[in-house]
Amino acid sequence: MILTEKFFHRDALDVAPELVGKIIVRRFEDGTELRERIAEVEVYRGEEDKACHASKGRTKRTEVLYGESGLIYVYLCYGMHWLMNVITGEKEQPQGILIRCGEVHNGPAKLTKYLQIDGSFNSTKIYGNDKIRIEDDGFKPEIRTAPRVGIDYAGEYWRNIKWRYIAEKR
DNA sequence: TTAGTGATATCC
DNA sequence: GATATCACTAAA
Repeated sequence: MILTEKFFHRDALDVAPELVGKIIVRRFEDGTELRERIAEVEVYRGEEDKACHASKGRTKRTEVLYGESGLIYVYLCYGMHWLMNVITGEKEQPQGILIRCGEVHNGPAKLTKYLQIDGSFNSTKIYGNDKIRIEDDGFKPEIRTAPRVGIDYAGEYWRNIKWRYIAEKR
């Protein structure tokens, strides 16, 4: 089953634990497909979240975060790494879920590199196109939570909040 | 632990 | 126009 707007049109904190275990499918023009199961995600939610890019308000860069659910937010980090988020929740409400790693490729930039996702995907939809989609094959991993990574600048509260969702290994 | 890398935001 | 910052990775 392919996930559409309905799946993402809920609060990021409700979507995130369900997104873990789903499969990203990347389709190329020659018909080949790459598949990778999502093993870890992080929630960035609201202007009050100091770690969220939208915490500094609405700008050209963060505009997509305020957009409709099911959009992809891709941005370049440290000049060489593309990071991929999926937008969730209501329009005008900045929230997104960072795809942090897959079962095979650990690390958000490794995943986008493998799936060949770059800035051209920014502000496009994760459903209803022939390049990228997310599938549900019914697999439901056990989830544990942990603080988010790489946001030491966000202050003690936001640094420690457990908005990282990880598929438990067995 | 540190270098590499460039878009973005924020300050002149 | 200039500068500081950054949701990372690979190499050492």
